[in-house]
Amino acid sequence: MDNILSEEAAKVAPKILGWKLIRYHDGARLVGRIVETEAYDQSDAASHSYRGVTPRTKVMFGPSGFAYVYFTYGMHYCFNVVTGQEGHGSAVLIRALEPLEGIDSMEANRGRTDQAQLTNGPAKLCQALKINRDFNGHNLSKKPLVIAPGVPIDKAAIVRTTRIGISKDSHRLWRFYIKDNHFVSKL
DNA sequence: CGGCAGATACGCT
DNA sequence: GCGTATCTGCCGT
Repeated sequence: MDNILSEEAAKVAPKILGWKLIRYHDGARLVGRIVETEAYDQSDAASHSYRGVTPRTKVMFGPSGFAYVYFTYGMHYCFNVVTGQEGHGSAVLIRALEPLEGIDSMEANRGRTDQAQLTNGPAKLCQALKINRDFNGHNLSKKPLVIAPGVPIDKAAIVRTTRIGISKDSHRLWRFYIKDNHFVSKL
């Protein structure tokens, strides 16, 4: 899997659809299947790494397979998987999960029970899995937060579109999601 | 159900 | 200061 994550973000993003994110918390195991991703690269003005290394962005320039978690809009966390070679600033934003295990805990963490709204957005899934800034720089091959390969998604079942919520370089087709999946954040 | 405003901290100019 | 890789509730249709 390290081979895959060390590729460029735009290649990694579709490949990790179907992979699992596993969170161990309070004796529970919370598992979600990755159903929506976006690529960000230092060559792209929409990326935090575009301006180079800063205290915030330095993990994006580190080795692949680590977590880049940032805080935004004064109240939300977003979770990324660092990709590419060390020294190159890139990552894949995980935008949505399909809840598989520990759904009760996710509901408690989110403070709501409608399953379709549990993890269908980058900040929502962080809330559901209790991912916060403490996970910035965390090695994703270790508990309590692990990313694991799953069943690869057939290319014909992957939709490629523009990214959400950005104003620069918004023409790039760097958002990927599993076609017809019920837990994608937005069509 | 679609559109919009408000919440609210922080990194960077 | 300003803009933000967002979410929610509230409004009108």
